[in-house]
Amino acid sequence: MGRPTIADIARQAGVSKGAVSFALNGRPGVSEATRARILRVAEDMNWRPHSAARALGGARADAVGLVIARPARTIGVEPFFGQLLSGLQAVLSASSVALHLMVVEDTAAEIEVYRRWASEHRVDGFIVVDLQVKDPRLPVLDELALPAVVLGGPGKGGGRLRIWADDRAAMLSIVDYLAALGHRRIAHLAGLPHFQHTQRRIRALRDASRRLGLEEAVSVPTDFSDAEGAAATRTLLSRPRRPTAIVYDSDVMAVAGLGVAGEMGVAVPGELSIVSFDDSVLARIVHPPLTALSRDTFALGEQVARSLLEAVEETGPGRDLQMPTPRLTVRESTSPPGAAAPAGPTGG
Amino acid sequence: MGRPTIADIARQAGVSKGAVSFALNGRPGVSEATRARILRVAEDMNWRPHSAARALGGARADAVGLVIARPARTIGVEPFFGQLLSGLQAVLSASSVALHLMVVEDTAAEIEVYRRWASEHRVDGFIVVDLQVKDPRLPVLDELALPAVVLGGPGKGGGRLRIWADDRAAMLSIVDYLAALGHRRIAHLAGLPHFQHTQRRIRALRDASRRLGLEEAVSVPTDFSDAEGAAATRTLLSRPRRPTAIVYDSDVMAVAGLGVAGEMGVAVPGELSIVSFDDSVLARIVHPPLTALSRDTFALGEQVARSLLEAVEETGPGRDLQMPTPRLTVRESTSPPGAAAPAGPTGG
DNA sequence: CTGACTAACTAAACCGGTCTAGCTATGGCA
DNA sequence: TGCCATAGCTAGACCGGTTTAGTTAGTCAG
Repeated sequence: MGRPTIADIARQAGVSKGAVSFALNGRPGVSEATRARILRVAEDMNWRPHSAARALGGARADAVGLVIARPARTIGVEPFFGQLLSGLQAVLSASSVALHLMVVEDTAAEIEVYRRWASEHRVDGFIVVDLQVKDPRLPVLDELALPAVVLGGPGKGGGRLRIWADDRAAMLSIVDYLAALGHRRIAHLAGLPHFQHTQRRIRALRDASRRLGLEEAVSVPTDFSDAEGAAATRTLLSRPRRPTAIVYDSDVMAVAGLGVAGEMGVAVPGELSIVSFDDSVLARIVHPPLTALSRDTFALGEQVARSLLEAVEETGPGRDLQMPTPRLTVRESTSPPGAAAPAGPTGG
Repeated sequence: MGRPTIADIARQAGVSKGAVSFALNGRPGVSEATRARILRVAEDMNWRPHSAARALGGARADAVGLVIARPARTIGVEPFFGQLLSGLQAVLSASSVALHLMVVEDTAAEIEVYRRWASEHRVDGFIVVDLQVKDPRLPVLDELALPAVVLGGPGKGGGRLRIWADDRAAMLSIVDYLAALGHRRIAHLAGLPHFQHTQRRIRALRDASRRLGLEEAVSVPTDFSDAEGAAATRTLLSRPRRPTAIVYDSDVMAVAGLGVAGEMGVAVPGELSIVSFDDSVLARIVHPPLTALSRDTFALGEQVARSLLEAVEETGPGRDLQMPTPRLTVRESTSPPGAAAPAGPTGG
């Protein structure tokens, strides 16, 4: 005989299928004595629910979906996704909710997967990343009427939850710090320009620059890859009046930039200060270790998972949520411009 | 009305449910004309199969499972898992097979998840990583009688497929290369000692050392973390007769080691050559870029997914498979011992 | 012209649960 | 004593597909 079903248990315990279902799900309809007997039999027969049968009856799928529209190799490269996955897992595993993961080529394919998984009843909700400026995924999610947690800036509403960190405040804190050190020419290697957070960071830099009266503050868009990070750094450092500090939107780019500086004989932090918008082992283990914005991506993942589970179960407030503003962790890749050693201030 | 069902289509097309099922699944039992009509109606109504209903009938779950028993933060740190995931996805997405991912604390929990997912019909097969020396998961997988692809050395059999790269040959190629450069004292920062590949690498180093008559070849077990990588490197470099070359089992540790060398004023590669057993962006973007074993983990993931799908569909040979032996990519972190510059050989 | 055979299709069982309507026995209360 | 409420349980419909057994009509050979 294959796997035992509730019919088997019912026969064994001398009750009906319905009674078994009541007993196993802890709902009224059976006496405590009968319930105990049924549970014992189920235990003895090593019974497990058949998830498909449950789902067919309209119950939860006990799974949530995460679809990432980036080149497949990206998640292997970006520590961000790994960290996020880890955080998600920490919470989801505890609730025995599985994660359906899929990496697709573009946003159109992503939307198609949302449609399919929703109509196939495969998942109870979605996690949406890489929020775009006019995001075509949001109307689809509204239409599908499944809970979704969107990672990205505060939005005008819709049925979805949003969780975000204050990119603007974060960028301002970086610029304030660099300006306080004496930097007047700051460059910014930004991410993909159609992402909302990219735009917010660019705007924040421009505003801060104006307020502080900086000599120069330029944002260069990239695709987040180490290759573009290196190339853009090389271009910036080749200019006659090169920036004295560069802010990188990802740590992969920052480390690539550090490598380029080394190659070109530009001392870090003596002649060039480097700040990464993303902190991970990467930023810690290179030499010199990078000053970086410590966003706790793991905690972010945990929070996203928690919020999504609450939305699925319709418990909890279901309110948008702002993560704590990331704090700048100062390491050895920043110093006053023109300083010979990390600690000794020279110019103003 | 909610999502359309095949009953709706049947009514609309004026046929029975069965006919619709035949038509939609491309099996005989309906004329071409009727099939075309049914397909049109299904298209018009935007019908999608309900995965739970399908699974209930005993069909595929169209999902495979990957359970990783490591601290949740690990997958965010190890580029290996990200790469593997990417490769898996590339193939799985193409076949519209989802990946059920779960990160658990230990092997016992991992086994429990296998049992649950199998009995709940959640997945059609498993991907097993981190093969251990006497692996308690293998008998369980045999018992569950689901296809599984095991990532790790050639084994004595069982019903599962195995895919592995030749760690031994890889380690030998590294040692041969270092010995040819003139190194006589080589250290090896190994991974977790109960993993099969760790043991194979340690043995290979010992054998090669004996064959080549090296002065010293020591393997130090670690937990793969950057912290232990750094600590062990510091210990090794503090010894009176320190190694002239260190082989690291992961690139995270290698980069951490590189940082320690920098701190301690040990020139790389002048006074210390560094080789990483794992190649990723990480190895490329640090300075100097690391000589590393280029295992194409992405391709490995693709192959694993392909093999698993074949096993699930019972097509294909179902034979164990050896991946191409990884090749050493020589970059700038290795040179003859005592050389001042990367290129100039000095001693012998 | 008839019987055998097959293509095309229908009706209904089935997968393993959930859930509702209904039945029975019991106890409480007037 | 009679009536009703209720706890405890059963029977069976139901979810949305797949699959099998059975029916009908048409083709072909003899």
